[in-house]
Amino acid sequence: MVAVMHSEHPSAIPQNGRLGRPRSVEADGAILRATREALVELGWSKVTVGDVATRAGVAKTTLYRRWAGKNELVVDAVAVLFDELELPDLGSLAADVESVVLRFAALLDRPETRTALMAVVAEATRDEALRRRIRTAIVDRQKCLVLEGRARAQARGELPYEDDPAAAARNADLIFDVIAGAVVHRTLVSAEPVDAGWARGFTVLLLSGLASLQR
Amino acid sequence: MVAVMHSEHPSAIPQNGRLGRPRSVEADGAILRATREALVELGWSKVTVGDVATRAGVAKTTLYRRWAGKNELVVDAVAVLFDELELPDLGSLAADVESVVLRFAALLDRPETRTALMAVVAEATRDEALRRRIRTAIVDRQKCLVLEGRARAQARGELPYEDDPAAAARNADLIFDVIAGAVVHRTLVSAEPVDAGWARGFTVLLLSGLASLQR
Amino acid sequence: MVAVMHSEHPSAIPQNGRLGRPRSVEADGAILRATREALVELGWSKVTVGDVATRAGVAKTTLYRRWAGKNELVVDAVAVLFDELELPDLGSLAADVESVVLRFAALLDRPETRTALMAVVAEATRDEALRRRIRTAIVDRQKCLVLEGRARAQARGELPYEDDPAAAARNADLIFDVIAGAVVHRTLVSAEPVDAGWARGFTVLLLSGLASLQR
Amino acid sequence: MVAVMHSEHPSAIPQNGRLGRPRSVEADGAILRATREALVELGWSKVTVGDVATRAGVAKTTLYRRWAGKNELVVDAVAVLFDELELPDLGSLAADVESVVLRFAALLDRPETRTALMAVVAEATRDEALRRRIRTAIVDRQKCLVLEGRARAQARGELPYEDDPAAAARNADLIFDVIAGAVVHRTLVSAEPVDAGWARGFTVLLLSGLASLQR
DNA sequence: CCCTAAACGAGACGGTACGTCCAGTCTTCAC
DNA sequence: GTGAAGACTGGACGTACCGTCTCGTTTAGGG
Repeated sequence: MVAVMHSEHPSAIPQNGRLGRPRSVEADGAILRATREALVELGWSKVTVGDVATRAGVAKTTLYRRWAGKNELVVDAVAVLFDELELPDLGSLAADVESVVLRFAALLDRPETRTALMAVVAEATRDEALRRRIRTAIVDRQKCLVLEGRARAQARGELPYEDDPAAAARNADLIFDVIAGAVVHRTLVSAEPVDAGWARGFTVLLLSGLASLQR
Repeated sequence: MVAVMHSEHPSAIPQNGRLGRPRSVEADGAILRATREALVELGWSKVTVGDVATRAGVAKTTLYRRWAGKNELVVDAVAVLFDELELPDLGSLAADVESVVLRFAALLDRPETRTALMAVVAEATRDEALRRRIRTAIVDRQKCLVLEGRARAQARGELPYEDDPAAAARNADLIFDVIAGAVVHRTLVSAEPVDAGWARGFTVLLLSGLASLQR
Repeated sequence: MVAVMHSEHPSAIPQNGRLGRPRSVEADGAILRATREALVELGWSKVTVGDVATRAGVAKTTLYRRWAGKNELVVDAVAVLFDELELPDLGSLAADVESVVLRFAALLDRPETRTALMAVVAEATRDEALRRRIRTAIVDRQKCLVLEGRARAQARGELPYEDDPAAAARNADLIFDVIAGAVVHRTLVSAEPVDAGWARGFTVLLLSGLASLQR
Repeated sequence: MVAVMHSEHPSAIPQNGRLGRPRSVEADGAILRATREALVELGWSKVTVGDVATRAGVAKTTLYRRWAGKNELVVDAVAVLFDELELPDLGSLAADVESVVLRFAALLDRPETRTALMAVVAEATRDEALRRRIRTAIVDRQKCLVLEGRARAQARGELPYEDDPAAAARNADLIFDVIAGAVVHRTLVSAEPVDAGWARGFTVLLLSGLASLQR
C-alpha cells in the first residue's frame, strides 16, 4: 500500500487572508485524538461535541470552525485508522487476501471503529455530503487495496489481465463489496470473531468464485 | 420460507397477574406503524420518541411502558418488514440465490430500513441486550433462509449433504455473512444499486466458490 | 368549646339508591390518616394522591370517589386537628386569650398543619369552592372560640354587652383576624416561636386595645 | 420609606471570572415580569416554568441558570412589588398606621401577590433557604416600615423612647406580626375587604393596646 | 340462594410539566 | 482574527403525577 499518510488536519482550508492569529496546528490533532478517546469510552451515541472539545483542551467554537458537526468529526477521526491498512506482498493472492481480511477485521474490532462506522454510515443514508466524505476518507482507501491486490496477482500470473475496462471495474467493485461486506457483517452484525479459520474459508470461497468470474 | 408472521407486539410481557386494566392491543401496532412512518419521513436520527407517540395517538408514557427507548422500538418496528422475506422455489439454486439477493436488496432500499438498520447495529455494539434483540428479531429470520435454500438445493441434488454438522453450520454462517454482507455493503456503504446484473455476477461468484468449499 | 367532634367522613354523600356494595367505612379514616402522615413526612408539595392511596391501602379510584383532589383531601385531613382547639374557662379573659393563643400556636407548630394550611389557603384564592370548604371546616371552628370567649367574658362582667349586633359581629371578626393573623404570621412567616412571653405581650396589647374599642 | 429599589436581578452572582459571554441583563427583568403576568392570569399552581420562559422570550435553560425553581422565581418576582410600600408622613401615628394598613391590603389584593404569597410561605416551611430568601426579599422590607413609623412617632412625641433595646425590638416584632398578620388573615383567609372602616377599627385597637404596652 | 348493582384493587390510559442535557450559535475579553 | 469561556435558543429526553378509564373481584341487600 502506498500509505498516503494523509495529514491529520485537512479539516478546512480557511486561510482567507493571512490576517489575524493563525490557527493552532496542534488543535486538529488533539481534537481527533480526543474524539477517538471519547468513542472508545462512551460509544458513538454518548459522545458529545462539548465533551470532545473539553478533552482536547479546546473551545467548542474552535471545533465548530473546523468541522460541521459530530458526523464529520467522527468520520475524520476514524479515517486515520484506515491508513494503517496495508497490503504486504505475501507471495500469493490467497495469502494477500487472508492477510487483508484479518487486518480489516482487526481494525473493525477496535472499539472506536466498531461503534462509529455503522453510525456514520447510517447517518449518511440521509446526507449526501457525509456520504461523499465517507467515501473519500474511508471507502476509497480500502478499495485501492483491491485494485492493488489484483494488479499484483496479475503480475504474478495468478489472474488474467482483463480486456474490458468496464468489466474490470465492475468486478473490482463486486469483490470489494463481498470482502468488506462479509467482514463487516461477520464482525458487527453476527458479532462473531474473524479468526484465521474463517479467513481461510472465506478466501477459498472468494478465489474459487473469482476464477469462475474471469472465464 | 415458513413466514412465521410473529405477533406484532412482543414488546413486553408484564402481565404479572390478570389484575388491572389490560394493555391496549391496538397501541403496539399503532406505535410500530408510526415508528416506520416517522423513519421514512425523518430518518433515524431525527425520529423522536415523542413524535412517534403523537403519530400513534398514544401518550409517551404508554410507549415507554412497552419499549425501553428508541433503539428497541426501531428494531421491533423494522423487524416486521423482514417477515416479508421469502424464498420461493424457482427450480435452481442460482435462481433462488439471485431472487433472495434482489428481495433483500429491495428491502434495504426501503427508506425505513435504510436509515434504521445500520443505526441500531451501531448502537448494539455497546448494548448486549439490544444485540440479542436484533439477532432474534432480524438476523435469525434471515439466516433460516440460507438453511432453507441449502436444504432445497440438496434435495434437488445441486449440493451434497454434508457429513460434519459443525462444518455444515460453519459454512451456513459463512454464506450468510457473505450474502447479507455483500448486499448491505453494496446498498448502504457503496450506495450503488443491486440490479439484476450485479445479482447475477454475485451469484456466479458465490456458487462457484461454494462448490469448491464442498470439495 | 362545644367539641362538635364532626364525623371523620363527611367526604361525600353518594347513596343514590341503597343498592350495591356500601362504601367502606374504614377507608375514609385510613385515607385522612394517611394524608396527615404523608404531610408530616413529605410536606404539602411532595404529597401525591397516589402515595396517600397506597399508604391508606386503598386504590386511587376509591380516594377520588370521595374527594375531588389533593386540596379538598388535605383540608379535610387537617380540619380534624382543629377540633382539638378548646377554650377551657380559666377564670379571666386574659387567661383565656393567652391559653387559646398558645393552643393555636401549638397546633400550627405541628408539621402537618404547618405545611398544609398556607398551601390550601393559597389554592383557595383561585377556587371559591375550596374557600368555602376551608371556611366551614377550619375557620368557622376557630371563630366560634372568639364568640364563646366573649360571651364568657361578658358573663363575668369583664366585657360589656353590646347593643348593636352589627358592631358586635364586626368586632368579633376584627378580633378573630387579629388573633389568628398574629399567631399565624408569627409562626409561619416570621418563623419565631410563640412562647408564654409573646402570648402575654400579645394579650396585653389585644385586651387594652379591645377595651378602647368598646368605648 | 427609603425606597431601596433593589436591583431587579440579584438572581445569582456567578461571575466566576470575567470570562465568557455575560448574562443578558434584560433577561432577568423580562423573566420576572413574565412571572408576574403568568401569576395574574393563571394563579400560582397553574404557572409553569416553561410557560414563564416562553412569555419572557427566553429558553428554559436560561431561566434555570438563574433560579433554582418556581419558588425562588416567584419570591423574587413578587418581592419587587413590596418596594412600592412606603410610609408617607401623614402627621400622626394613627394616620400613618391606617395608611400602611390600606396600602398593604391593596398590595395583597393584587392578583399576583394574592395567589403567590401564601404558596411560597407554605413551601418555605420545608425549605430553610427559601425561608431566608422570603425574609430578606419581602419580610424585612416590611418590618423596616414598622421601625420607621415608630421612630417618627417618637420624634413627634406620640410614643416614648424605650430604654431597653431588647424590649424595643420585641415590641417591634410583636407589632409587625399583629399588623401584617391581621391584614393578611383578613384578606386571604377571611377573604373580606380591608376598607377604611376596618382599617380605622384596627388602628384604634392597635394604638390603644400599644399604649398599654409602653407603660 | 342467587341476582343485581355498586364499590373495590390494580394498573394502563392520555396528558402536562418537570428538570436535564446537548446541539449549534453568539458575545465577550485576551492574545 | 483566533482562541477560551461560557451564555444563548431550541428541542428532545425520560420521569413523575394527574385524574380517568377499564378490567376482574368482592360484598352487600332484595327477590
